[in-house]
Amino acid sequence: MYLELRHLRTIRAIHQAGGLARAADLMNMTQSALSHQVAGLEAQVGMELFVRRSKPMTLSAAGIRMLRAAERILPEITALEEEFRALQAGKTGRLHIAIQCHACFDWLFPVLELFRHAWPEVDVDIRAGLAFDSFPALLREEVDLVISSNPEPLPGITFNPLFDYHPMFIASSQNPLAAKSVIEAEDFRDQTLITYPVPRDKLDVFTELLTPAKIEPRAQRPVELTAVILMLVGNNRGVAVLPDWVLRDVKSNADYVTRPLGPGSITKRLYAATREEDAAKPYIGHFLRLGRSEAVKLQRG
Amino acid sequence: MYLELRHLRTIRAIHQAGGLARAADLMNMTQSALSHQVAGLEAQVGMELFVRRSKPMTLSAAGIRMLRAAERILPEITALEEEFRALQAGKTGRLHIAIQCHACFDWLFPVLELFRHAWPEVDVDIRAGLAFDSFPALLREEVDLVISSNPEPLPGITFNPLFDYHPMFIASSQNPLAAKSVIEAEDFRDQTLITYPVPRDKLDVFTELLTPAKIEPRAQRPVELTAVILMLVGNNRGVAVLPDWVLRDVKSNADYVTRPLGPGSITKRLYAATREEDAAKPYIGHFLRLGRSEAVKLQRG
DNA sequence: TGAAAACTATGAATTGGATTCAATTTACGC
DNA sequence: GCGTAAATTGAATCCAATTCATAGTTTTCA
Repeated sequence: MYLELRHLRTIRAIHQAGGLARAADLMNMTQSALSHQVAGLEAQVGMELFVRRSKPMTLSAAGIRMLRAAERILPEITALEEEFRALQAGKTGRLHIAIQCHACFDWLFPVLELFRHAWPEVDVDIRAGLAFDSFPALLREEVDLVISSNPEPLPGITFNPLFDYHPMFIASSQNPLAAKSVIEAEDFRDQTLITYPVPRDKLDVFTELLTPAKIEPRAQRPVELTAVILMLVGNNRGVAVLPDWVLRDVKSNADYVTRPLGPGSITKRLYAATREEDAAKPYIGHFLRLGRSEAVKLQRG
Repeated sequence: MYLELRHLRTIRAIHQAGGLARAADLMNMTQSALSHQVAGLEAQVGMELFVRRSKPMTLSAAGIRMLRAAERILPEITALEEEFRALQAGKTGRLHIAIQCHACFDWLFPVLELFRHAWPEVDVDIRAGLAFDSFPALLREEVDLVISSNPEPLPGITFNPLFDYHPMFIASSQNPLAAKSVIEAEDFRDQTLITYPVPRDKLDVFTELLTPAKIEPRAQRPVELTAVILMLVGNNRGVAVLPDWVLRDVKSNADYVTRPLGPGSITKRLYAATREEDAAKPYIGHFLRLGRSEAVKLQRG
């Protein structure tokens, strides 16, 4: 038995129209075509679906069962088609975001909160866990946007700048380095460096400072959550380097000192990477605008 | 956009098999066919459903949406097909019963109770409200069985005898007629006759007695429920004629008298009318057997 | 790195199922 | 009964889905 939607549509049409002839009109076919189709369907299911004793033919008991199924299933198909029409019109879609920088949560959440209200039909999600595999995942459409500060020239991917930030050094005010006004690579030699648990080439402190200077901290301790990092730093269990806007809350806290990295000041830029073909989607553009304006608010504190 | 189940099956198969080539195997088609089909479907919905960048091609964001729909809808189709397979095997079906005689409830309920346990997959229902239109309804497959004591020779309909019964006269023991041992047509002249609210040609008291004798009761009062009829009779608000097995409970009640109708004793036969093509269905046969044996129990009291 | 293997795309040819056409049968209303 | 509307039937037709043959990818593995 090989049912097709055509069959269900036919059943429903004949029932609605109250007869084969009317139904044929309704479906823009000859009534002969419908007759053949019904005959074929009845052969498939092995029983009569219609009663022919009376003239506008009506559904049999078995036919009614199939009608019930049709009336349940066909609206689902219609909904699916409607969904795709909306998808084409750009009102709906998916925005699954991968973040390479753990600190970005702080900035991302308020952005998404705004976004969700503006685009309730768009399916939003944050995917941690693919911190480094994220560009291939973007191409495979496992995610639709990657927050990254390490743009790589990749075919099919656009990097949209979001905002600039400064990686800042933070330590306990008890730490000897608190005496210095600018922190340089050398200063890390006898420090425990607390970082997010990601490869070094995704960590600003290494890419911008330690790796070029070929300097190794005394120890490196991977910690998942920003709040925990700050707690450990506050207890002088280590030092860290974080984006300036993450540190806005602790800047005024006497337990901590924040210092620029030197010798020259370091500036990094955060990007939202998207597939080129998604650039046209209206909600993608809106997300980028929201992201930029939210960053301004954050940096004002 | 004109979706067909074929498309949903394809989407699902490609996802399950993890690629076009495997899916083609799975569906017993060439991989070329699937490629064409997917291309056609994508043209229909106006967007890419698969990502081709990586080699075993995978679903795109839009493709995943369609997959979700497929995974919801296809099982419903399978269930429908399964239902029809069972229907063909005769394990399932429909038994909607029309009753011409109101009194039959008493007999029918216990029968249906037994039946339901034996054939849980059969959809059982009692349809009152088409007391006279019931044979056309049977032919139109609005019902599948009609309980009737008035067989008419109709093409396509079989009358299966169930059991014989005697229409019995019942009155209050206060009623003057209680003195008579046999009730004849004449006796109704100055009585209020309580009957079910159906045409006279469906009422035994008329078809068998009053109409042939051209006698009219003083008044006729239609009442829906058997219990109410008995109550009214008990209060001597009228007399009634009911099947003997309905009266088994009140026979031993001193408030009532029951009498045979005369001059000769009247015997009627109850039939279950079915469509000829349904005769082969196993559950129909079983219902008839149950009905007959239940009648025996009823008449024993 | 290069070659084989695996996978998908494409165009032309083919097939088969769905549709139409034309003619016939069947039911219903007057 | 007769005319009309409705459904069936079989042959012819058409179109869309499939196959065949081939080419163009990407991946894998030596």
